[in-house]
Amino acid sequence: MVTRTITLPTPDLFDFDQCLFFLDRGYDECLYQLSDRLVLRAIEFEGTLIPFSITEKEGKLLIEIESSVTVEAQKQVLAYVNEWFDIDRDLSPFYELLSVTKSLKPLLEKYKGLRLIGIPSLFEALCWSVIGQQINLTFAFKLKRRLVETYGKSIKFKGHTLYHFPSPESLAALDEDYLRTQQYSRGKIKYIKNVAEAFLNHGLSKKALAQIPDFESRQQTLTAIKGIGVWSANYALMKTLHQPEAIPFGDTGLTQSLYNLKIIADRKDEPAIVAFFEEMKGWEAYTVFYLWRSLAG
DNA sequence: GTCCAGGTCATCG
DNA sequence: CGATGACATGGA
Repeated sequence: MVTRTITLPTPDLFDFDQCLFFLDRGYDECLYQLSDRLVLRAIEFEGTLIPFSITEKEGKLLIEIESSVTVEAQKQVLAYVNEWFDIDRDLSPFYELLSVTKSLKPLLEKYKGLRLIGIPSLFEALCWSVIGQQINLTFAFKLKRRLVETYGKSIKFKGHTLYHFPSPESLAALDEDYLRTQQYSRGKIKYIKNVAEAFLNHGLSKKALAQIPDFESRQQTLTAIKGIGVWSANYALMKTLHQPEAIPFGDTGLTQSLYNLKIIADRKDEPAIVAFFEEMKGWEAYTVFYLWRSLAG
C-alpha cells in the first residue's frame, strides 16, 4: 500500500502525549486503534471509508493516508483531525484562568497541553451519550462495540480493522430483539432510534444545530428528543460543537472531581457547582474535561 | 448481598 | 410541581 504523509504544525500548549493518555484509558474503544504513539481511525467521505493514522514528531502531527485519496477527502481528514484534537483553539486564556484559581492550579501543571478531545460527529456523540447513561464506562464501551460491529462499516489499514460509527439510516432500522440479546435495555434501544429518526425525519444535523445562534435553543433542540436530557444534550454540545458553556449537570464524575478538589463540600450542592462555573465563564466545557481527566490521576 | 456507575422518562401524589 | 421507581449490568 502506498501512502502519503501530511504534516500539520501543532500550536502552543499542545501535548500529543497528554491527548494520547486520554485516548488510551484501558476501555474497550472500537472507533479508533492505538499502536504505540500511532492513532488509527477512518472517516466516511462520499460513501466510502477513508482510513488514516496520526502520530507526532518534533512539534508536528504526521497524518498518513492512502496516496490514492482525492484532494477533497484529504481535506476532510485534516478537518477531522483538527476538530478531534481541538487544534485551532488558543488555550492561553484558559490557562490564565486556571493559574488564578487556586483549587485548579494542579490541573494546569499536570495536564498542560491536553486538548478537549471531541466527537466531531453529532450523531455519534448523541448515541454515545445514550449508551453511557447510568452505567459504568466499562459496560458502556462493551455496548458501543456491539452496536458498531453490527451496524457500522469497517476498513483495513496498516494491519488494523477500523470501524466507523453506524449511520442514522442503519440505526433507525436496528433490530430490537437482537440488541436485547446484546444487553441493551429497552430504553436505550428506543432512545437510539429516536436520535436516528431526529436526523432522518426532523432535519437534525450538526450543521443545522450550529446555525442556531443561542445555547439554550441548541440545548432545547436536543432535549426535545426523548432520551436526551440535559446531561446528554450538554455532553454532545461540548464534544461536538466545543460549546464553551455546555456543562453536563448531573454528571457523577463531575461532582466527584469537584468534591475531590474540595471545591464543593457536598455532592448534592448544585448552587455551589453553578457558582464555581461562574468563575470559569467561556471555558466551562474545558474545565469539565480537565476535571474528568483529574479522576484518572 | 449492597451500592453506584459519564441519566432519563413515566408515573405518581 | 417534586419525589420515586424502572431500566440492565458490572465492578468495588
